[in-house]
Amino acid sequence: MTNYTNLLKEYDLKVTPQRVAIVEELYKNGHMNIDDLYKKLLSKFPSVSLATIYKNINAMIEKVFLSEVKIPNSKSVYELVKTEHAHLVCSCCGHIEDIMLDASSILTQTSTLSSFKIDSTNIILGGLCPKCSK
Amino acid sequence: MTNYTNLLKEYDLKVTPQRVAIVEELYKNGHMNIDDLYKKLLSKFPSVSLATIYKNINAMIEKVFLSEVKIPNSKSVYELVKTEHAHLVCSCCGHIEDIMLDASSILTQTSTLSSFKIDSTNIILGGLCPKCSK
DNA sequence: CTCTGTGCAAAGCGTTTGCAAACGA
DNA sequence: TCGTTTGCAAACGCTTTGCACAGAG
Repeated sequence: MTNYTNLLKEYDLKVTPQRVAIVEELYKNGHMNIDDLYKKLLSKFPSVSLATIYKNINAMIEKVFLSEVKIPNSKSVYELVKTEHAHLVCSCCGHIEDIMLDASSILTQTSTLSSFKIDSTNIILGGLCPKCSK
Repeated sequence: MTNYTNLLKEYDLKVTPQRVAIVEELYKNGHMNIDDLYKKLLSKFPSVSLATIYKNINAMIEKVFLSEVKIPNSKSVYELVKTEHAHLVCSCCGHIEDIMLDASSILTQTSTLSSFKIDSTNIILGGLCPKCSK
């Protein structure tokens, strides 16, 4: 069982019920946009404000605890920082899945074709998830 | 020499001086954000309005003549639609370059690891461009 | 001539900020 | 207790809309 409180402390973030709830939701759901998060938090804290969500998301991004994923033709989602991975995005239902891909082929090609020194990869693959492709 | 007028006609877009200028700038610069475009157009049409830029960008996206590229930690840029390619983004100066990569390795891995039916790839590699890495 | 595009100003919407009160350490 | 966070409301910035006039076909 994951201890959200200690997770926050490790990243120098004061522990508040709202923050714990944000981390818990992101941990359970993997990726969420601002509205999804707000709706989830509202059910636990009827008086939570959108400003609190924004302030916390930004604080967590600052601490490199959270990261924003910009999805083509859709809203950004947020996720807990973990080892580098790609995203699969369903163009039908919006479902997002993580996938661990070996990007070495991409990086090798890039180093032969260009003089850029690459240090981060951002790969988003779009298509239909198993449910929607039926 | 590229004929911007005919290019617009092919995509069922009425030819106006402002539209020609937008296409010309994007053709010459490859990728531009809204502000860059606005500044460039202002020098040709001192009374051009930001609303016109937005309306035209949206009309061109609708016709699948232009596409938006969402860059991590930065503003979106727009580019003329062409064959699929990846982007190299300099984290220092913001310079963006196109690169033709063979994504087959990525797609093969995805098909063995997941049941998603992928139909679009979005690859953005971050790092330092040749100038900034000196 | 008709319909679409332009420029302006206003409206809209998501995000950020300032502040007093509440809360965490 | 002291400094940080919360919730509210106002402010902000980017994008869209409505409208009258100009321009394209």
